[in-house]
Amino acid sequence: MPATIRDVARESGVHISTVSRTFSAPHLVNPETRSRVLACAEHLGYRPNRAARALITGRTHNIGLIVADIANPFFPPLIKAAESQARQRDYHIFVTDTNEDASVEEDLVRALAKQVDGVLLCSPRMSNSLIEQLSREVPLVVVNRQLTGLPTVVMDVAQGARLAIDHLSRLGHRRMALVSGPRGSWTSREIRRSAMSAARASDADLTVVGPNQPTEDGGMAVAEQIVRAGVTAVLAYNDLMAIGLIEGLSTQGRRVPEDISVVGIDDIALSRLTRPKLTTVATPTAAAGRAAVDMLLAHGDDRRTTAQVTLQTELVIRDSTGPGPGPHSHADPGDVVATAPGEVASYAKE
Amino acid sequence: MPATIRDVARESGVHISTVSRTFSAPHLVNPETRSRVLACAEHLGYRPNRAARALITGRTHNIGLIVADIANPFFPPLIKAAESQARQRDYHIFVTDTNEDASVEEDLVRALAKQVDGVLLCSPRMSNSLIEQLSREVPLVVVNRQLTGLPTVVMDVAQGARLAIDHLSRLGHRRMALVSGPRGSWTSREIRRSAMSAARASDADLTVVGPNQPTEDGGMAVAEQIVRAGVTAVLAYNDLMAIGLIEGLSTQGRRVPEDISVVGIDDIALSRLTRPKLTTVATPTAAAGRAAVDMLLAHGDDRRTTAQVTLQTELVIRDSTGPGPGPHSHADPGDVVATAPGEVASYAKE
DNA sequence: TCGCACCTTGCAAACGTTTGCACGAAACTA
DNA sequence: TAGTTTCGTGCAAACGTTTGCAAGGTGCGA
Repeated sequence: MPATIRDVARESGVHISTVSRTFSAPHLVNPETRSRVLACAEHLGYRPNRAARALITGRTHNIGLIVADIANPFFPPLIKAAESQARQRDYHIFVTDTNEDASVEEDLVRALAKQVDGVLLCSPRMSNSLIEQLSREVPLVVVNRQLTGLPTVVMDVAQGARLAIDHLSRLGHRRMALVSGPRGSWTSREIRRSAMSAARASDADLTVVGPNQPTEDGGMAVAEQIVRAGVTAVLAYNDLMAIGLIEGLSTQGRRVPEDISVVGIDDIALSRLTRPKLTTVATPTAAAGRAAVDMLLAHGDDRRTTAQVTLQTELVIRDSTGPGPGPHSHADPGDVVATAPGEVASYAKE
Repeated sequence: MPATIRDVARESGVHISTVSRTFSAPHLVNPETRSRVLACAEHLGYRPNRAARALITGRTHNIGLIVADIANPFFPPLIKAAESQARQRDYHIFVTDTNEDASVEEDLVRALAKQVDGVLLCSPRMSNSLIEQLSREVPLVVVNRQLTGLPTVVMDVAQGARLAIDHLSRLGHRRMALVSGPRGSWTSREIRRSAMSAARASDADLTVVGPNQPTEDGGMAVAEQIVRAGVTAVLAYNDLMAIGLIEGLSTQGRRVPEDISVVGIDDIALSRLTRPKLTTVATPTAAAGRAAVDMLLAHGDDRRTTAQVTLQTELVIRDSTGPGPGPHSHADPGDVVATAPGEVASYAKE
């Protein structure tokens, strides 16, 4: 029913190839002819069929974006940034959600493979080897996971975790807990590794609780364990869990930050709206989205470029952390936002 | 580079049409041949090219889902429900975001048109006539907007708004405000209309403030106007705005619900986590997502079926509303959750 | 033994584009 | 004026599938 290139050709009295060129290589066609063709196309409501075009050019001008959980407020800024970056380059982003399920991830990549020019895989839960295998079927850029041989974008959460632990330690906390994230999360492993070594360096105890679902409910669910563990400070895998945890602690009769200090990670918009406002490690999610699109589009056809981008994180101190029982050094004013020196990337944060 | 149907045909010594049938009509091919073909396909890592298939069958097995703002927590439950419903029917959902921009909406529908079998248009901001025009290019299901001639799914927000105003009135409030939503939103108009008539019926004043961006910031921004208006109760276009408003009121030195009562709409997960917990009108977003997918897939090829589904809403009373200055009747226990009798739909809520 | 039906497979056209090649005309250059 | 370049256009093959049609083979009943 919709008009095809042939209809336009007939109506304007030229060959279909001329119509084709009018759209995909206008400089090759006589201005006069061009405007006549355009007029007919307009009149017939013709739009080039992208699928047919893709069949022959091999480029769909679509990018797939797979996220673990679209309901996690961590992702929307990343998605939006990727969308606007893609739109500038005349690409479209298709977002899909895996429900934190590794097997769904695999299916989605495969389903997407032929309809997009590449896939942005955010916070994958599947194994490294599967990712590598899939990367042979479709160009992949991996976000939030370090992986050699593939282009990746990661946040320097190790530095972030260190800043958080140091902050707590300087406030006098000696007994801390880490509420870890979901199984299969590279970020969670990274945070754990870094937090443990930072705690050791500060001579503090660090209890690890997890793995957990990275949601409010996941955070709420560990409140009791946290109380039993007798810690005075907690670092959570993400803000959502931190917020859930604070809620859970309050139903256990514990006040934040008076009884227990809580630090989140991500700095989602919400962390400024809950009471108390959340102390958290800000991750540059929008920059990550832009970077991922750029990397996918940049290495275009030569597939040997496997850049690894690491983006800085910083500690944002708000109201959910306070003095611990131990001796503590007062924070300098310049300490309010501590920037991680991590590898500098060429993407501005916001 | 990826294996095509021809590679499989060569390797298994049959014609490509036999390979094709092995996948799309297995019963037509000899079991023995079939298993040989399947083995070769497996071995070569062959996957049918959906784009090429779509070119000839006219069905992509993809559905587009366009939302106004992916960062609005109202949408994720809808998206997830649509995804899971679609997955069950072997369809994929592609989500895209318009940044609340009507012109982006139009571009996206057009871009999606040829790559999907239909588009779910959620909370459109564009004009009715444009929607109708676009519906001639691709099957459309409209969510959150009443529109004759097209399949639609709407929530009974009119009933929700009425319940909210009645609740406030019964608490003794006489001077109320409505914080309205974005320009172009059918839901916002509907709420306004219904809230005004409910207020009139209760003999209460209702000041309308807006239009506004439907975000936390949008809510925060009107706090001052609300205070100046001297009202004691507010109904907000959505929970996000209600939460932002509460925050804004608190910086203006007003307490919720002691000084001002606030009611939201949507019942997003977050509304249970902020302090005070939000009184709100729950909208069945997941059911809407499922219904929209069903309607799109149901009316398949015969395009004359234009069902209109209306889903019930209900008032959930939490902690952000309290007694007003006027006389008030105590709420019955049975009033804690008031169900709107609205038109009954065949989709369970959740 | 013949006729017939059925099952399995191959053939080739089609879907809506893009693009290398060739051809003719017009516009230069010498 | 002849030769060369440039420009604009048409031709036809290609992309990876699906599917109506026909052909060959097999088995059955009469």
